[in-house]
Amino acid sequence: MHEALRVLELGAVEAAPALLGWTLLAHSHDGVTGGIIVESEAYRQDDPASHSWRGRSARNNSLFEEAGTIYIYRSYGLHAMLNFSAGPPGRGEGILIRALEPTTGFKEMERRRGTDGPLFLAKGPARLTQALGITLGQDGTHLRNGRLELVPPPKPLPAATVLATPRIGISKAAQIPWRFIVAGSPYVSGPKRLNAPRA
DNA sequence: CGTAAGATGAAG
DNA sequence: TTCATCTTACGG
Repeated sequence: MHEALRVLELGAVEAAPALLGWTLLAHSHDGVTGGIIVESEAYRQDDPASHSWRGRSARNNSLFEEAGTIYIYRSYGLHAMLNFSAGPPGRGEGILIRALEPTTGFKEMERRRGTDGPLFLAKGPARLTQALGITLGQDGTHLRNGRLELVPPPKPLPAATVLATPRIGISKAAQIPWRFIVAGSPYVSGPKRLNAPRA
């Protein structure tokens, strides 16, 4: 787990692409669920699209805690989004984990999500948290408590398979290419698209 | 205070 | 394309 913290301490823009290929595991009394991270986004305080843009508040406080602090936020009144704080404390940087290629605990993830097949278990930030049983109650906790675990890949992903693209679902500064995906992965979220290199 | 706008998903 | 659903931040 120390290895994950070292990556997160680098800052959001550096760590978001570096986390592709890592396995995210969620431990609970219902077993272990998780998969390989195939999509992430970086947010910084000097970024109009970031929740930390207007400064620290009760809601976004976790983003300003030390790297590895878990920031969970309710989207559209009903969905939970999973982020890891990054960079030095007080900087308000975070990484949104947007999609996984499921590898572990299929049965439990399908139970939590309903009858969806593997392709849709964790394709998108809200589906991901639902499949892993992640709730707002975990906001402000830290990777060190072991409830969530980041396992490094056996070998780093080849650089050519990591693509930077515009971010999704935001209206401000969406053009900043801080969304990172594994090229060609069918588990990446978003409208049907060719995962071809683009700007 | 009132209210509009979200880092979305379902349907597929 | 619409709708569900609700907290937060901002305008008055």
